[in-house]
Amino acid sequence: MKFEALTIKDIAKALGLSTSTVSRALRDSYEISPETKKLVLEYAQKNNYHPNPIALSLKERRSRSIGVVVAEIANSFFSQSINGIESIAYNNGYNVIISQSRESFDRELINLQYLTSRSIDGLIISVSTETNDFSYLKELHEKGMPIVFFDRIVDEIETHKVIVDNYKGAYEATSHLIKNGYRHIASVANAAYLSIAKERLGGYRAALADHGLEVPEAMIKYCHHGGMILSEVEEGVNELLHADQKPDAIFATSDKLTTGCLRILKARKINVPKEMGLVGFSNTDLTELLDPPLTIIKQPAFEMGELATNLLLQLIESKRPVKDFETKTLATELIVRGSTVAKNKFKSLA
Amino acid sequence: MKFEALTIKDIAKALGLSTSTVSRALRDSYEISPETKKLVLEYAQKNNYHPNPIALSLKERRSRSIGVVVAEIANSFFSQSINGIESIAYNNGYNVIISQSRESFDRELINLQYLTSRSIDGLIISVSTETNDFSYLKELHEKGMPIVFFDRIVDEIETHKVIVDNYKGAYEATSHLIKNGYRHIASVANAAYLSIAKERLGGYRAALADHGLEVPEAMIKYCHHGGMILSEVEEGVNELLHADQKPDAIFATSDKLTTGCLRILKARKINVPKEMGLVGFSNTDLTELLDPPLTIIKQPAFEMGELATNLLLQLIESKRPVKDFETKTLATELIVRGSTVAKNKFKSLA
DNA sequence: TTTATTTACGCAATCGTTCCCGGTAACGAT
DNA sequence: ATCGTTACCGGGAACGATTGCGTAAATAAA
Repeated sequence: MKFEALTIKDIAKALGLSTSTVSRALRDSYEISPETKKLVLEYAQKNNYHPNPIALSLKERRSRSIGVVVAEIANSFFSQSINGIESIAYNNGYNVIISQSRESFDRELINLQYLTSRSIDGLIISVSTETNDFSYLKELHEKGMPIVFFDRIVDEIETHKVIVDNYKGAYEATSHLIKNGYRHIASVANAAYLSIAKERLGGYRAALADHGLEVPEAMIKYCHHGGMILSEVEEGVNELLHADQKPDAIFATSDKLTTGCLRILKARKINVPKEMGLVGFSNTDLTELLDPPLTIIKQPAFEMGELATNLLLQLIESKRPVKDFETKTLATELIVRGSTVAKNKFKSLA
Repeated sequence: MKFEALTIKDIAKALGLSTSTVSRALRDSYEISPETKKLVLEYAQKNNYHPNPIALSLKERRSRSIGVVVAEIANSFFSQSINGIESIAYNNGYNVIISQSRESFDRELINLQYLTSRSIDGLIISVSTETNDFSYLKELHEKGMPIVFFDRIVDEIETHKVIVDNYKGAYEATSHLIKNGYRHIASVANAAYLSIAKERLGGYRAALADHGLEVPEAMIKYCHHGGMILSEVEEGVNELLHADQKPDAIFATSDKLTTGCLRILKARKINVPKEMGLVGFSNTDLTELLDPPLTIIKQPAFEMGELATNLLLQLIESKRPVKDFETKTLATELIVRGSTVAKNKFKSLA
């Protein structure tokens, strides 16, 4: 059971040296003679010595681990982001502790407390769709915890942030719908206070306005659980379908909402794209195999994860408090597929 | 930057007590008077004291963290399993360090070494599709590291294991194909030495044999990267399509392979299910929205993760070396959808 | 030869916590 | 008055590693 590891003390005893000498020999200090070094190094090698990371952490007052909080890992965008995060973290000798908020503020708070109690060196977070109270994060930040936000950021907290150009992505997607003949474009969105919702709806509204279409505020359905609960999406779509002016297309602001809409529409036997166009943010690599293949706005999730981690490590390893924070904005990609191209119905209108 | 936490020493100094007394008061020891306890507890509460987990780990020689190795987290089966793992681990005060092999033996080895160097208390692993050298795992196991295998297990190492009845799942799926009129059933499988491949192909072969069909060994295509590289699947499917006896259905043995086959077949404009039936193991919740909706064999991933973690914690926290190991086998679920039902073509034949 | 300098190593403190030893009162029993 | 208990608390070692400082011996400079 015990799994007794070799310690520096064991080596010292075996070789008749002091622990300090062994430690210094292993770190290749100049004060140790080449012969002693060789002796120690060979012994360590042969007996497979590895420094105890916990003892090191205690001594150096750092755990070499970073905390990550996302909505859920079973979500392509986040799992891809995590891939990026891990690749950088591991290369720098950090390990990653992942936790999921499942779009719940309470769970996010619990996870945050858990992570900090595990003494992480830094935090990468994309807040839950429910989160509009940032006091805990603020407190953490003020206490000196290095934090990097990505995707769903918090404007009020000044630190590094990594996002995509949500406004532009949404603008392009909405414009695309309009160009394809759709005129009554609804939106199924996350909670209104969420950064991505604000930005994406901003692009959506601007595109409509720029094309001379009115912005139908009643046609924006907010899902406070971000699609985690399908019934919420169902309700939203239902209301849209029974509105006075039934929409002919939907713009969904996140992965779960996009596929959620498709699910509901198919259950209602509503033809996409003929009766209803559908475009949304998504990173699922199955979207092209769906029926119909989905037009999506894709985020460079992996790169975002990499970038966020690099920024975080920079923060962690900086000697003096960082004051100069930056917000990195990457580009989205609009991938046009069948769900927004209703040739027969709209070709003449366009 | 520093994030100075309150220590037991600080409390001792502030209250004019010794560290031992404070420690004991916090742990509610009988040797401390109620008044002192109250004093300490209140001070700790008010100043938000939290024991330093790293110091505890060093003292107790346990990190309260467990390592998890899977092929990739951006895979529904694994992300669902991880959800199960985390739910149990967190409830027991353990944190989870996840790493991905990406179906590569080398990466798996590196991750394993990394995890053990981070002094994890135990390991939950589903080996990569490339792994057929278990010496490192064996060594780890012999040194006393608690290990639980799930999904892709290693027969030669005696410890707890959590799997599904792969044989039965494959048998049912294949039988289902036969019942629906398919007669020339090929298989796209993982590497032959992988436990799940062996078991699933076993069920596949048995079903064919039991229905008086010959087992076409040439029609089993092995993908050593488990679908991580699409070209590999493409090659396999290609060979099947150009075989003397072209198959009329494919049984795929894992998530990536199942969707990979669909991807290739669609690219080749082969009609599923009419020209080619398709069934496979998968846990993606998008399968019903695919074109065509996929018939799948689903695993209780979340439960498997929960179970594996409970077994691991049992192993970790057991006082004496455990000798009685068990293999838990859960049931799969066959979900029939459009990809295996070619009414027009086969109804008459069946 | 004496002194200064270098070389090579050990001692002990430190990180935060627990816990094995003690130790000191107070009190009752002898 | 002496002893044994009990209740309560502190000292200090330990967990594994690093590191400032001290110091012996060896060498160089005077």
